[in-house]
Amino acid sequence: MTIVSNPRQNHLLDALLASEYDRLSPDLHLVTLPLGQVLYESGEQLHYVYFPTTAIISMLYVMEDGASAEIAIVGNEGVLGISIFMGGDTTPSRAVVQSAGFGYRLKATLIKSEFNRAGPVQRLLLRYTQALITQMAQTAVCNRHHTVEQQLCRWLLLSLDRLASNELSMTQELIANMLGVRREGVTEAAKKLQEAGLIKYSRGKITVIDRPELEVLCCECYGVVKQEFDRLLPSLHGIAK
Amino acid sequence: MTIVSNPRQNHLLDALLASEYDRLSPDLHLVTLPLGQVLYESGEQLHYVYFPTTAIISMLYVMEDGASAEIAIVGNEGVLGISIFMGGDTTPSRAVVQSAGFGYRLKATLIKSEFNRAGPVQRLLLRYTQALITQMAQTAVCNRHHTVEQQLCRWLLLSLDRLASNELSMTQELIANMLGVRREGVTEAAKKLQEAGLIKYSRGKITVIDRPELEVLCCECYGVVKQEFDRLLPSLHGIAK
DNA sequence: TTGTGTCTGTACGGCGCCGTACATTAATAC
DNA sequence: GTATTAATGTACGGCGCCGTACAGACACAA
Repeated sequence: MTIVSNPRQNHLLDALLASEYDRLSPDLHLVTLPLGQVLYESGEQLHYVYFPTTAIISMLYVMEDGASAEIAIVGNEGVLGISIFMGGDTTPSRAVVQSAGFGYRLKATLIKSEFNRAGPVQRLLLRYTQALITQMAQTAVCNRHHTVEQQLCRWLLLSLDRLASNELSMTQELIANMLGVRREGVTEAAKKLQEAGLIKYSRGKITVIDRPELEVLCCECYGVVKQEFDRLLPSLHGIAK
Repeated sequence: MTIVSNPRQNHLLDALLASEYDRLSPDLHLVTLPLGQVLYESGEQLHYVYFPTTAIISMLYVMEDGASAEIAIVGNEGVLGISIFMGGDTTPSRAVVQSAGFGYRLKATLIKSEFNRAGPVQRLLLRYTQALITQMAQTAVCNRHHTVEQQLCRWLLLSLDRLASNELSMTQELIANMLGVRREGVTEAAKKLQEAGLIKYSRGKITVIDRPELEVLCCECYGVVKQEFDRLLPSLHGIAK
């Protein structure tokens, strides 16, 4: 079998100059990320950053009573574990693999020393962090004002942007956990979308058929986040190599 | 009249070493921040960072239909305008003075070059940024799961922590805008708290009487944020000078 | 004192989501 | 093919907040 994964599939790594990439690449280790794997537990010391290539990671906060809510998602556009270079070494949230796939991990000490060179890598990571902040802020807004249906659209679009295909492996139960709502609420919203011909789903597989229409039905939150990622990280579109 | 404000009243500035403080202080300019003043408009280029001393600033997102939601608040524990050193230069949110008072502002170019020295100031600002991220994340969680009453408690406590007194000048209408709920919802919640003897209010003045009990009634979100600020910025308690 | 505007209190129908319970259908194992 | 489990569908009462409307109450100015 040939190599199915390559660090450059991650947009941040792909945006690095050759000199920096070559410095880091020997220490980037491929990891398989199965659905449901917990990469960080709340409050735990972080030992690695993860650069997803085909996997998607969900950052979520789990409350004392077990209820949860997603804070942000990280896919091939970014990196998981910003607290390491931000200086906190840990966060009160959990990180779980939301969509199985691959990623590359790098030891905390190594990303820290790279960050501390205060060069292009630092600038890139900080810009990404700001984009992530926008995503979190917009999640707060969306949770306050929008319906489950709108939030489902946002969630599907955000996930889709981080995948190669238009199909996601995801039960409604898991989506409900991410959004912090009842599973039945997701069922109803998904049914509506299916009846409208925007998606098709069955037992843990969701296929997006009409993406443009999904964007129409979605609240503005998706667009705000997307625009901000595009603005802050234009390299995601191959401008810088 | 004597000087009523001093940059060291801001905890971040206070945590600086003398050498760094002396470098910055000539460029720190005192500004009065009246209630309601808009410091940043959504999407606008930022020209200054603000270090509040007695004022409190609210970061909020205003939607297309005019509805709003608070993302985070910044008081004497922090700094407004992180996008400047994070590299984005702007954010999709608005910054409004939520509680009148004073602050010091510093030109964007100056904070940037200070940040780019990649020394203790950078580390401090990044740790603060991580604390701010926690606040935003927890706002998302709180919006999803908690009642208006609980959120009001959280909001009061967060504001109180950033003020010298136990009295805030704030109409219920404004609080409602921050929380992104109806004014009537705030009225009802506030009435309950008053009847329970935790607060007293009248026409834009709110006095907190029983703070411990307020913490009991509050959801866990306040505690999580508070703990994270204390953990990341212990200098706020005078450990580092 | 009287007016005027601001702030707070109260009420009512409606909607969205919750909690709960259980039925149905598809995949998997034996 | 049959049993078992996982995933999805449906139903129903209840609660919290919304949108709207309007009534008091207080502050300040004329």
